[in-house]
Amino acid sequence: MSTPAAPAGRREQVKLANRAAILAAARDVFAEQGYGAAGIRDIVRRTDLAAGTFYNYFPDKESVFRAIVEQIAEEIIVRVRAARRRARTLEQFVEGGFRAYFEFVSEDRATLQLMRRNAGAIRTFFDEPAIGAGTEQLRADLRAAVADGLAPAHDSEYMAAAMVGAAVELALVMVERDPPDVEGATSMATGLFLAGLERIGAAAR
Amino acid sequence: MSTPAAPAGRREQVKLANRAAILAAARDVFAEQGYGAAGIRDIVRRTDLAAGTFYNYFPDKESVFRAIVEQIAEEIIVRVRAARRRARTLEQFVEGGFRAYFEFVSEDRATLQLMRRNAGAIRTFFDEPAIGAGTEQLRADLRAAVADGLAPAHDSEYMAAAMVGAAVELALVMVERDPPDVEGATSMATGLFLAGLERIGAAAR
DNA sequence: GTCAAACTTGACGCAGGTGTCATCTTTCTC
DNA sequence: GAGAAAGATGACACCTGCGTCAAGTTTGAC
Repeated sequence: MSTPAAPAGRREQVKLANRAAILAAARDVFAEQGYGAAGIRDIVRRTDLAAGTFYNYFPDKESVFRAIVEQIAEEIIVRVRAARRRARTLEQFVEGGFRAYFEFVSEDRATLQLMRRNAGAIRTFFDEPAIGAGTEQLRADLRAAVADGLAPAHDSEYMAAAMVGAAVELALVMVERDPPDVEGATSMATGLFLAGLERIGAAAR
Repeated sequence: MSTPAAPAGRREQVKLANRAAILAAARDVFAEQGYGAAGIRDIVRRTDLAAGTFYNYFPDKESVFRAIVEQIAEEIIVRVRAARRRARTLEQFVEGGFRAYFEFVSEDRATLQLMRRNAGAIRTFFDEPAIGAGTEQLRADLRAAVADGLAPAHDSEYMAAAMVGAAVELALVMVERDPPDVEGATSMATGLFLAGLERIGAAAR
């Protein structure tokens, strides 16, 4: 009945578990109450840890928040990037990116709620990139696509903003449908931006 | 040197001015600190009123916040609606709506900051409509456009979400340009969604 | 089995925010 | 211009949340 195996030292394991527990609790609390209204105690309360323990893992509220957001941003960027790198056509580029994002979101609603509730706080802490690092990333990818002859020349700053904004709002609607309608959201987004880009291409010719 | 005229009773005027002062101060505070982190005292401090006076005008923080957001939503809805009602073609419909919104935003940055910083709080208080009442309104207008034969049939819920999301993000980028690039943002948004709607129309045929 | 080191615990003092209310000031009425 | 009513004021009592730290507990080394 004892714990089966201890890959690393017991101590090490507990520390990892505690850190993870704090992060998970914090994510839920921020999603429900919003960054400003949330307190350290609210986070700790969802954990079987004591208040003081929190401070062995993070110096303050802002740090946990940053850690969470960075983790999420990393995940999204990796997934979306991978999808876009596989693209050989403009359609694949657009479609792959949206689908990767919508899939991520549909798998992890708690995270979507967090982003939705704290879009403002995220922006003020990481304020260069509009929403997380996503927009900046997309902008770079768009420029690369233009350079590769995949997409026509366009204002990549505006285009990235429009795509991210549309994706975020679409995701919110998408997860309300039961089951989450990844297919529909992807095709709406793809149709829109593909048509838009093609029109720009046609106008430039 | 006395005050020139007193259209209504003095008392009445002061009350109106105080209410307006509180609303203006609150708007700035919420824009800077976010709803959760803001306190009544932060608001009152930007005013030449005493703390207790606040409670003669609003029972609590949530009430001021609601009053502000309702006022803004009202303004936007009126303007955008008017523009759309004038539309005789699909292009006018799309272009007019975006332009009205971008113009409003470029005139009143404090309000944009407020919306940007508190998108989450707005959604939780008024949670039916995604961002204020704007999305619901747009959705109704889109359905009317379809009924009038102006636009092809489409998923108006997704379309409205995409348009609102794109508009919000575009506005944020737009106001960073100097001078605010209403023209560019309008033409990007219009081009995108017009192309998208036309594509849907072509596919349906 | 023993012991030092690492970690956890929760009570504590402190800081700041909330809503109230007795008191003072201004406005309106006659 | 005197009196009454409306409203503004800010000090007060209360509450909640923060970060710390002395004491207790667990772990791993020998």
